[in-house]
This record gives sequence, C-alpha cells and structure tokens, in this order.
Amino acid sequence: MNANPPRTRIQKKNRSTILDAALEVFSRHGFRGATLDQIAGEAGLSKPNLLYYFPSKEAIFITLLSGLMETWLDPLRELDPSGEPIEELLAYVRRKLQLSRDFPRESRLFANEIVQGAPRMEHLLATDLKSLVDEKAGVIRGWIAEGQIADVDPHHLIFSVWALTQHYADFDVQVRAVLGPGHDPLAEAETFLDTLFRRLLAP
Amino acid sequence: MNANPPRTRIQKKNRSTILDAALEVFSRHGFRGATLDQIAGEAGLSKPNLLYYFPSKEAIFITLLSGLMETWLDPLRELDPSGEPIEELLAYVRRKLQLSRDFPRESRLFANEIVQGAPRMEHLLATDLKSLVDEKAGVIRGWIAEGQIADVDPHHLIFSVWALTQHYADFDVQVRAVLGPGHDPLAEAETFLDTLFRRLLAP
DNA sequence: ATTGTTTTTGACCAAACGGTCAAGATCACG
DNA sequence: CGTGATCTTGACCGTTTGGTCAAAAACAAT
Repeated sequence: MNANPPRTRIQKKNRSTILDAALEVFSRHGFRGATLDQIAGEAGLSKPNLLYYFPSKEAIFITLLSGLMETWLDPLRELDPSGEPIEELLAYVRRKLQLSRDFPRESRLFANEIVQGAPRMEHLLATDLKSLVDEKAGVIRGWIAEGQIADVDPHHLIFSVWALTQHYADFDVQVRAVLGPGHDPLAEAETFLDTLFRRLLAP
Repeated sequence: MNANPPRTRIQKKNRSTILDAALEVFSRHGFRGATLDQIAGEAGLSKPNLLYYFPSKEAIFITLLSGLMETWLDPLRELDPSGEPIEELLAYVRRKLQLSRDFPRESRLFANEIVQGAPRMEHLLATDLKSLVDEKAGVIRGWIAEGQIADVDPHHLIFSVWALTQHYADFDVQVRAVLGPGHDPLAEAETFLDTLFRRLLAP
C-alpha cells in the first residue's frame, strides 16, 4: 500500500496542481457539471495522467472537500471563550468574511454541494461540524447567561454569520449585478455586518 | 408560428406536469446534473414526449427560471412606501421566509444557478432585479432620511434579507444536520430574524 | 365511419463522458 | 552509462447523454 502523503516532489506538485484545477472547475460547474477533460485542460495535464494521481473523478472531489473542511471551520474554532464576547463574535464575522474574499471558489464549492443535498458530505456535517457548533453555541450561551451579550439563539446566530458572509462569495454575480459597477461589495459588507452584529448583540 | 400560451387542455396539463417534474429534478441536481430521462420519469412521460412540448433541455430550464423570477420578486414588490417602515420591512422578511418554507425547490434552483455564475440568468439580474432593488432601496433611503429607521445601507439591507431567509431553504441539510432532530428551523428562524431586524432597524 | 390533426413512442444516432491499458518517455541513482 | 522505477500519453472502450424520426396511437370534427 502507498502511504497517503505523496512521496516524490513531482507527485506533490502534480497532485496540488490537479486539486487547484479541480477546485476551479468544480466550483464553477458543480460535480456533475465538471468533466475530467476540463480539469485536465485547466491543470495542463492529460486525462489519463489525472487518473494516475487520483483513482477517479469522485476521489478528486472528496479529497478537495475534506481538505477544505478544516479551513472552513477554523474561524469558528478560533472563537475564544475567555475573550471579550462582542469583540470575539465580531472578529469571527470578519474572519469569515475574509474567507469569502480570499477563497470564493472554496465557498462556492461547498455551497454547490450543500444546495444539492450534500450527498458526499452529510457525514462530515453531522459529526465534525455539528460538534464544533454545539461546543461554541455553549460558549455563546454562557455569555448570554452572564448578560454580556443580548439573548439570541446561539445556533441561529451562527447560521446568520454563515448566511451573511458566504452570501458575498456564493452570490457574487447577483450582488454585483444589483450594485452595478464601482462597488467593492466585500468592503461595504464589512461595515454593514459590523453594524448589524453590534446592534444585534448589544446587551 | 405557435402562440406561446398552450392551446389545448392536454397541452396545458402536460407542460405544467413537465415543468413541475423538471423543477424537482433540476433543483436537486442542477442543470447539468439533471437528465431528460430523470425528468421524463418524474413526469411519467417518455423522453421524446418531453421534446414534443419543449424544444430542448435548456428550453425547459429557461422556461422554469423566467416563470419563477416573478414569484421570487413579488415579496419585495409588495413593500409599501406609504406603510409603517419597520413593520413593512419585517413583513417583507416574513414573506421571504414564507417562500423558503413553501418553495424550497424554487429557492435551490436559483441558488444553484447563481452559485454557478448565472450563465442563463445574468441578463434578468442586471435588468428586472436591479431596477426593482434600486427602486426599493430609494424607498428605504427615504425612510432613513426621515429618521424612521436606523441608518444602514439599503442595498446591503436587502442582501441581508435574501441571505438570511434563503439560507434556510438552500442550506437546509446543513441547518438540520447541525441542529439535530426535534427542531423546526423555519419557525425558529422567524423569531430570530424578527429580533435581528428589529434591533438593526430601530431608529 | 372517415378523415385530418394532435399526441405518443420505440428505435436509433452522434457526441461526450469516466475510465482502462499497453507502450513509450523521463527520471533517479549506482 | 545503464537500469529499474516513476511518470506520461494516444488509442480505445462501454455507457450515458441530448436529441431525431418515422410510424403508430389517440383524439376531434363532420
């Protein structure tokens, strides 16, 4: 059996080239909408060559998803129970918004998968994601009990952060179409969301 | 040339059967993920029969999209400039949330299309949608100038309504996975969003 | 019943798809 | 340089896909 981490440097380079190309293509067209030929073209490799590094199209997709889940959860993981509640939550919003700015393809990849019922991800959602959210919801509930922030449902508070921040990555075309030219949606969103959450959370 | 509205009652019935089946399949798998055989199966018709009523797969999809755009914009259209500002906006949120409850397939269909760059819809976004949003943003700006609601960016306020309400339809699997069993996400969302927007908008 | 129109379908097609394979090119290393 | 391992690819395969078509079935009108 081969150890999972690639051995040679050429393997390392090609695997990451493929994953980057796959991210580009999958995030634009979804799993079924993407083709191996597109990914191969984007990566500058031949199709059989892709399948030398990954056993199947689905394997590429799953590798991508699980590698990204970590990045995606990190901002919430960093929420510090011993920090100042309101500033902690606002910092979380900013980190999440930063992901929408820096990794829109990753965001759209997740969105695509979840909108279609997360057939290849439901497990991760019900385990990793749920346990992290439940833990942090507990922290927030503590802050509420201490009267440090307003009384709102912690789970739905977290959902609202996801919805509001990811909207700017996932629905980027719509946002830009409505705003017209001459806007920096993400910059405006940062101000707006800061206001929104300050007003919502003020005790 | 055929007039657009179907002539016979059997045409009327079959076209709507097909569109409903197509909505079911497209919303679950996206445009490319859906197949004519799936739609035909769902509709209880043969594949060539579909293509007797619609010239192509894409024609079915586009018919669906444009028919739905109206439904989708209605809640915003009903925003009454002469009403009580805060209650008007909260009613808009409730109408939008009601769409997520009653028409989750339609919501996911839009989400799917927009996440993938709206290749078949960008035109509608930049015309119909933009002009309606701009108009209503003007109304909101008026309310702000009169000091009836807090000073927030009208466009991003509208985006936040979309993001927060559609999240519960589009990311339903994720919401349910995180909440676990024994929850009514939409009911909880109604309470949460009422609180959120009241606090955001209070002058 | 006859006739003309609308509706339905089985058989079929070319293209695109994910994936295989054997043979060739390139590389690492003594 | 030689040689074994790694890497690359053109040709190919079976299946699925969107779409066609001619002929049959169902319907409508007299």
